[in-house]
Amino acid sequence: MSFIEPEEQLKILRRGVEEIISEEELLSKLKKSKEKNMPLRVKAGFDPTAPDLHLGHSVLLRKLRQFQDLGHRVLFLIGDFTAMIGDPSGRSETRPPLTEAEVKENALTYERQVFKILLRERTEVVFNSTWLSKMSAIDLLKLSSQGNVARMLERDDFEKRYKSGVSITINEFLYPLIQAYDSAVLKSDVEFGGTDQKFNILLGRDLQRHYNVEPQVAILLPILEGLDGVRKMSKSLNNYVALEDTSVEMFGKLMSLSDSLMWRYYELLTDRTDEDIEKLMKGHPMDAKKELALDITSWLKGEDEALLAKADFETKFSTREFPKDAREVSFERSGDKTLLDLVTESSERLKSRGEAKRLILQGGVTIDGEKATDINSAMPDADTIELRIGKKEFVLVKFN
RNA sequence: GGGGAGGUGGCUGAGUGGUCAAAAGCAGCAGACUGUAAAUCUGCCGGUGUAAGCCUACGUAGGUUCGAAUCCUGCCCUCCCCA
Repeated sequence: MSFIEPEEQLKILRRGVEEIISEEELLSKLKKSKEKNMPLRVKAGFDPTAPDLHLGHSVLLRKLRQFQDLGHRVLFLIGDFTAMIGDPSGRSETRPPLTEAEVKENALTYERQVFKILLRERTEVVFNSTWLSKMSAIDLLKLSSQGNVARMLERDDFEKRYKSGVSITINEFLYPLIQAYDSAVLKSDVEFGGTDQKFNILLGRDLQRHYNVEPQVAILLPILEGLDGVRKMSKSLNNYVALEDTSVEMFGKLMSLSDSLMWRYYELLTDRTDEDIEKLMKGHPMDAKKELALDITSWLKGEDEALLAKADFETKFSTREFPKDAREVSFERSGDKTLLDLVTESSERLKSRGEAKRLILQGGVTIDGEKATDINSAMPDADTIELRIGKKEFVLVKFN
C-alpha cells in the first residue's frame, strides 16, 4: 500500500466537513501513517436503532469511503451494547432502550446497507458488546470515575433538561463514557460523527489519554437537512431518502427538494467540484436538480437504473404523459359500478372510499387525460383506459 | 415515604356535562400557479353513506346521568416537588 501525500489527503478529507479537531494532529497522523506504511484506524459508531439508512447517514459514510480510498481502514462500530442504554445526544427526553433481539436484527440490516458505500475489504465491523459485556461492575465504576457530571451538565441537551426538570437517568451519563471507552479499546486514530457527537468524541480523546493511547482526531460532519429543508433528515420525521428506496422513488424525492436545499445536497452528497457547481447555478435550476438526482441515484443504484428513473420522472411530470410501464389492473364491468368504485379498487394508495371520493371531487383523477370529477359516472366504453389517481399513481385499467 | 400534575386524532396542543368527530398549528393529500419544486392562494384531512344519519374514537375497566373527552371509583403509565 502506498499512500498519497499527507497534505493531499488532508485536502480531500477537509471538504464538506464541519470541524476537525485538530487538523495539525490529523496531518501528523497522516504523515506517520505514510512513513510507516500503516493505514489509519478510523472509527465510526452507529446505533443499531434505525435499520433504514438514509442519505443523512451517507454524508458520513461517504467520508469514510474517502478515507478508504486513501488507503485507510474503517472500524465500523455497531453499538449493540450501548443501544441498550440509549444515546441522549440531541434528545429532549430519555430514549427507550432496545432489547437484545432487536439490536441483533437491526445490526444485520445495517451491514447489508452499509456496503453499498463502504469497501468491504477495508472495513472491520465490530460490536462493542464484545468487550463491554465482559466488563465487571468494578471496571464500570473505574470507568465512571473518569466522567464528570458537572461537565456533562454543561452540554446543551442535558442543561435544558436539567433546568426544566425533565429526567436524566444515570445510564445516559454513562453513554458518552462508554462510547469514549470504545475508542480507547479500538485505539482509533480518528473518529467520525455528526456535530451532535462532538462531546462524546472529544471525551474519547480524554479517555484514550487516560489509557495511554494516542488521542483520536475528531472529524465532525454537518447534519443533512431532510426533504423539508428545515429539520434534520430522519426516518421518524419522514423527510428522508432511504438507501434502499427504489430508483424511481429516490429520483422523485430528490426532485422535490427546494431549489436552495439542492446546493446543500450537491455539497454534501456529490463529488462535484466548486467550479462545476457554480456552472450549474448559472443554468436552469430544474436542470441542475435533475443532474443532482441523477448523480445520487446512479451512485446508489447504478447508472442504468438512474437513467430509467429519470425517464420515468420526465414522462410523469414534465411531459405529463402516461408512463408506459404503468401498473395494469383488470376490472369487472358490471352495471352499478361507478367511477368511485373503479378508483377505490384500482388504487394501492387510497385507504378508504371517502379518500377516493375526495380525490375525485377535487379533480385529482383523470381518465385518458381528461379530468373526471363525477363520482357517480358510469364506466367508459373503451376496453382500456389510462387512469391517473392523484399526482403519483398511474394505472392501466383493462375491462373485461 | 409525603404532596402535586397529567395521559386528547400522525405530532404539538385547546377543550371541564349537551351546540364535540373534538379549536388552532404542523405534517399529509388535491387543485390553481410554475420550471420538478419551493413560496403563495383554495379545498380536503376517523369510517360508512349522495345525504339526514349511523358506527368507532379523547390511557384502561367500570359507574353516575336522559346525555360524559368532560363528574365518580379501581387499574396502568408518565412527569414534577419535598424527604
